[in-house]
Amino acid sequence: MDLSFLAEDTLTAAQALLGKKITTMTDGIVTSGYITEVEAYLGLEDKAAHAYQGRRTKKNEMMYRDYGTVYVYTMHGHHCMNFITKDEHSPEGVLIRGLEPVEGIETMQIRRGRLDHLTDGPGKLTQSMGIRRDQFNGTRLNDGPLTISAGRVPVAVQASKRIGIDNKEEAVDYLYRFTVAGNPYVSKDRVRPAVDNGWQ
DNA sequence: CCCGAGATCCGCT
DNA sequence: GCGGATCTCGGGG
Repeated sequence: MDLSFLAEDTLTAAQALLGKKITTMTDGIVTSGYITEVEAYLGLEDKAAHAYQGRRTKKNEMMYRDYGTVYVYTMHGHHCMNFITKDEHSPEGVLIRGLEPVEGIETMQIRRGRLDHLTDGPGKLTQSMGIRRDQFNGTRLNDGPLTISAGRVPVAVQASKRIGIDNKEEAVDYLYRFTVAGNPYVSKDRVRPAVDNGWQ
Protein backbone atom coordinates (compact mmCIF):
# COMPACT_ATOMS: atom_id res chain seq x y z
CA MET A 1 0.00 0.00 0.00
CA ASP A 2 0.94 3.66 -0.38
CA LEU A 3 2.80 4.79 2.74
CA SER A 4 2.91 8.49 1.93
CA PHE A 5 0.37 9.25 4.69
CA LEU A 6 3.26 8.62 7.11
CA ALA A 7 5.19 11.52 5.59
CA GLU A 8 2.60 14.05 6.76
CA ASP A 9 1.97 15.46 10.23
CA THR A 10 2.47 12.79 12.89
CA LEU A 11 -0.82 13.32 14.77
CA THR A 12 -2.76 12.80 11.54
CA ALA A 13 -0.64 9.80 10.61
CA ALA A 14 -1.21 8.25 14.06
CA GLN A 15 -4.99 8.37 13.65
CA ALA A 16 -4.75 7.10 10.08
CA LEU A 17 -2.89 4.02 11.35
CA LEU A 18 -5.92 2.89 13.36
CA GLY A 19 -7.51 -0.08 11.58
CA LYS A 20 -4.51 -0.82 9.38
CA LYS A 21 -3.61 -4.50 9.30
CA ILE A 22 -0.07 -5.44 10.20
CA THR A 23 1.36 -8.87 9.42
CA THR A 24 4.61 -10.49 10.51
CA MET A 25 6.42 -13.58 9.36
CA THR A 26 8.60 -14.86 12.19
CA ASP A 27 10.11 -18.35 12.34
CA GLY A 28 8.03 -19.15 9.24
CA ILE A 29 4.74 -18.41 11.00
CA VAL A 30 2.31 -15.65 10.02
CA THR A 31 0.55 -13.53 12.64
CA SER A 32 -1.56 -10.45 12.01
CA GLY A 33 -3.93 -7.94 13.57
CA TYR A 34 -5.74 -4.63 13.15
CA ILE A 35 -4.24 -1.61 14.94
CA THR A 36 -6.52 -0.43 17.77
CA GLU A 37 -4.32 1.88 19.85
CA VAL A 38 -1.42 4.23 19.04
CA GLU A 39 0.51 7.11 20.58
CA ALA A 40 2.26 9.94 18.73
CA TYR A 41 5.71 11.15 19.82
CA LEU A 42 6.68 14.47 18.32
CA GLY A 43 10.42 14.60 18.78
CA LEU A 44 12.17 17.92 19.24
CA GLU A 45 9.60 19.72 21.40
CA ASP A 46 7.89 16.77 23.10
CA LYS A 47 9.40 16.09 26.52
CA ALA A 48 8.12 12.51 26.50
CA ALA A 49 9.80 11.66 23.21
CA HIS A 50 13.09 9.79 22.90
CA ALA A 51 14.32 12.45 20.46
CA TYR A 52 13.38 15.43 22.66
CA GLN A 53 15.62 18.41 21.85
CA GLY A 54 17.36 16.40 19.17
CA ARG A 55 18.69 13.76 21.53
CA ARG A 56 20.36 11.14 19.35
CA THR A 57 21.90 7.89 20.59
CA LYS A 58 22.56 4.40 19.34
CA LYS A 59 19.23 3.37 20.87
CA ASN A 60 17.03 5.96 19.12
CA GLU A 61 19.02 6.27 15.90
CA MET A 62 16.16 4.88 13.80
CA MET A 63 13.97 7.86 14.74
CA TYR A 64 16.16 9.88 12.36
CA ARG A 65 15.28 7.73 9.36
CA ASP A 66 12.58 8.36 6.76
CA TYR A 67 8.89 7.59 7.18
CA GLY A 68 8.03 3.93 7.04
CA THR A 69 11.05 2.83 9.08
CA VAL A 70 10.37 0.42 11.95
CA TYR A 71 11.90 1.49 15.27
CA VAL A 72 12.08 -1.18 17.98
CA TYR A 73 13.63 -0.60 21.39
CA THR A 74 13.70 -2.64 24.57
CA MET A 75 12.72 -1.62 28.05
CA HIS A 76 12.17 -3.65 31.21
CA GLY A 77 12.92 -6.71 29.14
CA HIS A 78 10.13 -6.03 26.62
CA HIS A 79 10.17 -4.74 23.05
CA CYS A 80 8.19 -1.71 21.89
CA MET A 81 7.58 -0.84 18.24
CA ASN A 82 7.16 2.51 16.48
CA PHE A 83 6.54 3.47 12.88
CA ILE A 84 8.61 6.50 11.92
CA THR A 85 6.91 9.47 10.28
CA LYS A 86 8.28 12.41 8.27
CA ASP A 87 12.03 12.59 7.62
CA GLU A 88 15.53 12.83 9.11
CA HIS A 89 14.96 16.44 10.21
CA SER A 90 11.83 15.53 12.20
CA PRO A 91 12.51 12.55 14.49
CA GLU A 92 8.86 11.66 15.09
CA GLY A 93 6.96 8.42 15.21
CA VAL A 94 3.95 6.43 16.34
CA LEU A 95 4.06 3.80 19.08
CA ILE A 96 1.84 0.81 18.34
CA ARG A 97 0.12 -0.03 21.62
CA GLY A 98 -2.79 -2.32 20.72
CA LEU A 99 -4.00 -4.77 18.09
CA GLU A 100 -7.10 -6.84 17.46
CA PRO A 101 -5.69 -10.28 16.60
CA VAL A 102 -6.63 -11.74 13.21
CA GLU A 103 -4.31 -14.59 12.14
CA GLY A 104 -2.05 -16.87 14.17
CA ILE A 105 -3.85 -16.61 17.49
CA GLU A 106 -2.66 -20.05 18.64
CA THR A 107 0.94 -19.00 17.96
CA MET A 108 0.38 -15.81 19.93
CA GLN A 109 -0.91 -17.87 22.86
CA ILE A 110 2.18 -20.06 22.78
CA ARG A 111 4.57 -17.11 22.55
CA ARG A 112 2.78 -15.32 25.39
CA GLY A 113 2.29 -18.37 27.56
CA ARG A 114 -1.35 -17.51 28.19
CA LEU A 115 -4.71 -17.61 26.45
CA ASP A 116 -5.82 -13.99 26.61
CA HIS A 117 -4.34 -10.49 26.82
CA LEU A 118 -2.28 -11.27 23.74
CA THR A 119 -2.05 -7.85 22.08
CA ASP A 120 -3.50 -5.21 24.46
CA GLY A 121 -0.22 -3.45 25.25
CA PRO A 122 2.98 -2.44 23.42
CA GLY A 123 5.14 -5.18 24.91
CA LYS A 124 2.47 -7.84 24.61
CA LEU A 125 1.80 -7.36 20.91
CA THR A 126 5.49 -7.50 19.97
CA GLN A 127 5.84 -10.74 21.92
CA SER A 128 2.74 -12.24 20.28
CA MET A 129 3.90 -11.30 16.79
CA GLY A 130 7.51 -12.35 17.29
CA ILE A 131 8.83 -8.81 16.85
CA ARG A 132 12.38 -8.76 18.20
CA ARG A 133 14.74 -5.86 18.06
CA ASP A 134 17.57 -7.68 16.31
CA GLN A 135 15.35 -8.70 13.39
CA PHE A 136 12.97 -5.74 13.04
CA ASN A 137 14.70 -2.54 14.16
CA GLY A 138 15.60 -0.41 11.15
CA THR A 139 13.62 -2.44 8.61
CA ARG A 140 11.10 -0.73 6.35
CA LEU A 141 7.38 -1.44 6.20
CA ASN A 142 6.48 -3.73 3.27
CA ASP A 143 10.17 -4.22 2.52
CA GLY A 144 11.06 -6.60 5.35
CA PRO A 145 9.47 -8.95 7.89
CA LEU A 146 6.57 -6.58 8.64
CA THR A 147 3.86 -5.62 6.19
CA ILE A 148 1.02 -3.14 6.49
CA SER A 149 -2.22 -3.18 4.49
CA ALA A 150 -5.63 -1.53 4.38
CA GLY A 151 -7.52 -3.43 7.10
CA ARG A 152 -10.67 -1.84 8.57
CA VAL A 153 -12.05 1.63 9.30
CA PRO A 154 -13.06 2.85 12.80
CA VAL A 155 -16.52 4.31 13.34
CA ALA A 156 -14.98 6.83 15.74
CA VAL A 157 -11.54 7.70 17.11
CA GLN A 158 -11.01 8.63 20.76
CA ALA A 159 -8.15 10.87 21.94
CA SER A 160 -6.65 10.60 25.43
CA LYS A 161 -3.47 11.16 27.44
CA ARG A 162 -0.47 8.95 26.80
CA ILE A 163 0.33 6.07 29.15
CA GLY A 164 3.38 5.72 31.38
CA ILE A 165 4.99 9.16 31.06
CA ASP A 166 3.88 10.68 34.37
CA ASN A 167 7.04 12.70 35.08
CA LYS A 168 7.25 14.59 31.79
CA GLU A 169 5.71 17.88 32.94
CA GLU A 170 3.33 19.53 30.46
CA ALA A 171 3.71 16.67 27.98
CA VAL A 172 1.67 14.37 30.24
CA ASP A 173 -1.46 16.31 29.31
CA TYR A 174 -1.14 16.16 25.53
CA LEU A 175 -3.94 14.16 23.91
CA TYR A 176 -1.60 12.15 21.70
CA ARG A 177 -3.05 8.70 22.36
CA PHE A 178 -5.68 7.48 19.93
CA THR A 179 -7.90 4.43 20.21
CA VAL A 180 -10.72 2.89 18.18
CA ALA A 181 -13.80 3.84 20.21
CA GLY A 182 -15.52 0.75 21.56
CA ASN A 183 -12.71 -1.68 20.76
CA PRO A 184 -11.68 -3.82 23.76
CA TYR A 185 -8.16 -4.68 22.54
CA VAL A 186 -6.54 -1.65 24.18
CA SER A 187 -4.22 -1.22 27.17
CA LYS A 188 -5.30 0.07 30.57
CA ASP A 189 -8.89 1.06 29.85
CA ARG A 190 -11.69 -1.38 30.41
CA VAL A 191 -13.88 -0.88 27.37
CA ARG A 192 -17.41 -2.07 26.85
CA PRO A 193 -17.28 -3.55 23.33
CA ALA A 194 -19.31 -1.64 20.72
CA VAL A 195 -21.11 -3.29 17.82
CA ASP A 196 -18.46 -5.09 15.70
CA ASN A 197 -15.81 -3.76 18.12
CA GLY A 198 -16.19 -0.24 16.76
CA TRP A 199 -15.38 -0.97 13.09
CA GLN A 200 -17.47 0.26 10.18
C1' DC B 1 32.60 0.85 36.62
C1' DC B 2 28.45 1.67 38.75
C1' DC B 3 24.07 3.52 39.00
C1' DG B 4 19.51 4.62 37.66
C1' DA B 5 16.01 5.61 34.45
C1' DG B 6 12.52 4.05 31.67
C1' DA B 7 6.78 4.86 25.89
C1' DT B 8 6.12 -2.49 30.64
C1' DC B 9 3.90 -6.62 32.58
C1' DC B 10 1.95 -9.46 36.12
C1' DG B 11 -0.21 -10.85 40.23
C1' DC B 12 -2.11 -9.48 44.36
C1' DT B 13 -4.95 -6.47 47.47
C1' DG C 1 -3.95 0.73 42.73
C1' DC C 2 0.56 -1.09 44.10
C1' DG C 3 5.08 -3.37 44.30
C1' DG C 4 8.44 -6.49 42.29
C1' DA C 5 10.77 -8.50 38.21
C1' DT C 6 13.54 -7.38 34.54
C1' DC C 7 17.44 -5.53 31.21
C1' DT C 8 19.62 -2.38 28.16
C1' DC C 9 21.70 1.78 27.56
C1' DG C 10 23.54 6.33 28.71
C1' DG C 11 25.83 9.41 31.72
C1' DG C 12 28.82 10.61 35.41
C1' DG C 13 32.87 9.47 38.44
